[in-house]
Amino acid sequence: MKRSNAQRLRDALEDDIINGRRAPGERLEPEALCRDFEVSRTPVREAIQQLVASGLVTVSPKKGTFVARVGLDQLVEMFEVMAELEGMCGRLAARRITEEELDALREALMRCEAAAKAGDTDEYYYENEGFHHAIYAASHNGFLAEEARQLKQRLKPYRRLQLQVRKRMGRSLDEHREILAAIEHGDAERAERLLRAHVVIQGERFSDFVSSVRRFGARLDAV
Amino acid sequence: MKRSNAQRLRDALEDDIINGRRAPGERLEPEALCRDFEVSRTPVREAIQQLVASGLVTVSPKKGTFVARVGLDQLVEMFEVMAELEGMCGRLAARRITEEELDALREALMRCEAAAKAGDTDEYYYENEGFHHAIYAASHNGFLAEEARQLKQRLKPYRRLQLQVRKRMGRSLDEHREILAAIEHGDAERAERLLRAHVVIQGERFSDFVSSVRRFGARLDAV
DNA sequence: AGCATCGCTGATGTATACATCAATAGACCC
DNA sequence: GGGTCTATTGATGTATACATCAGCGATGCT
Repeated sequence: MKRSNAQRLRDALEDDIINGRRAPGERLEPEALCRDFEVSRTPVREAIQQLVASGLVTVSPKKGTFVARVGLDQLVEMFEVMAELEGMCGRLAARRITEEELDALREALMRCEAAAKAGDTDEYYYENEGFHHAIYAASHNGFLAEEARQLKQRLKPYRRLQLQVRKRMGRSLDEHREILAAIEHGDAERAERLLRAHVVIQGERFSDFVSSVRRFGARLDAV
Repeated sequence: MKRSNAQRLRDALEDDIINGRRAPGERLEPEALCRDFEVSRTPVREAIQQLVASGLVTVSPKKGTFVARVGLDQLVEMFEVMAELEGMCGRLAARRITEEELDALREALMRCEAAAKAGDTDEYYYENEGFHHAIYAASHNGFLAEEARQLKQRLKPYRRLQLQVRKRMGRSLDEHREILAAIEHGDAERAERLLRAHVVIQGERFSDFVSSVRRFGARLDAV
């Protein structure tokens, strides 16, 4: 399928932002984008509007457009909602998952284990995503899955901090095993609770996370 | 503040769709909009793109643009998520609400009671919304409140069916009273449960709702 | 020197012309 | 007669020119 320039531009920018190649707070210059992508202002404008709609970019009228920089308070709010959505996916998945989906989930977990054993953080990060997406799909609620996916995208620039917390990878893997077990047993309540807790924003991890973000934020302010 | 033509057009269309003046499935003709609003295709295009992003409108390439018509299955999915968000708002509100917010919530309930006593369905619908928004605000999670508000908007074309179910208004009011009581007592779990159930998609009401939608859908197919 | 006003400049919004693509229908070939 | 190829057409995407507006700085007045 042939994608429009606006779409390609949108995807490229989104990817840049999500993967940290453009940091929160960074200025986006429409003219530079016009040159780099060899298109006129129209598709650039369109792409930026879409990014604004999805919350990844903000525009200050007559000031410029910037990669969205969410305050710590809003970040906490977003993680709070993310935890709820994850929990809901888990609850529904525990009730509704099919055998095929269960197999897929087990495989996703195995890939996580392989990445963890290899000590490959980036790979683990990627496979971790696969595991969660498998749960989203198993919720048999496409709308929920899409909402969860979108919010996760939006949090991605900050989530990569999570796994850098020491020993996070090993703990995450243990939690994955527990989550899988709960879903296998059809224990909806337990799956929900585990997945909620799995989002690193609760309990004693919270302060670790906040300090991570604070450091990250400080670095960004210097940009 | 001076709003752009695209924004005004977007708001006008959104309002039309949400309030049923443009029914799901109806065709939106860009040229007609250009004439009616006396603008060129650019702002019309922009407005439509925004509506697509918010899910109220869909475009079939080379076929035309239409008011989004969500299938029954997707509608159920969306209500399932709505129930979760409402419940979450209630849970957080029960824990975090301030005295001022509690007063506002009590007043919102009183306005609902007044509208119900007057038998004014439209007014009740409006005040009902006020009650729920008061709970959103009391959750002290602005992001959650905004997500809930948006999803509610998106469901509005279908939600107006709910209250038309016989006796729904009286039951809704009773539930509001219970919800308020739970929040007043800081009973988070109960507030969550009540608000979840309050969204008409569960239990025995579900089939009533489905048949409402089916009738509505049938009428739409005839358009 | 401080303040206000004027005008410049760059950002934003809009109109319009143009390019491109896909669906449809018609004609031509088999 | 049917299928396929193609030409037309309308919808969509893009470029560019133009209009408008707010911010900001310079200049002049008090």
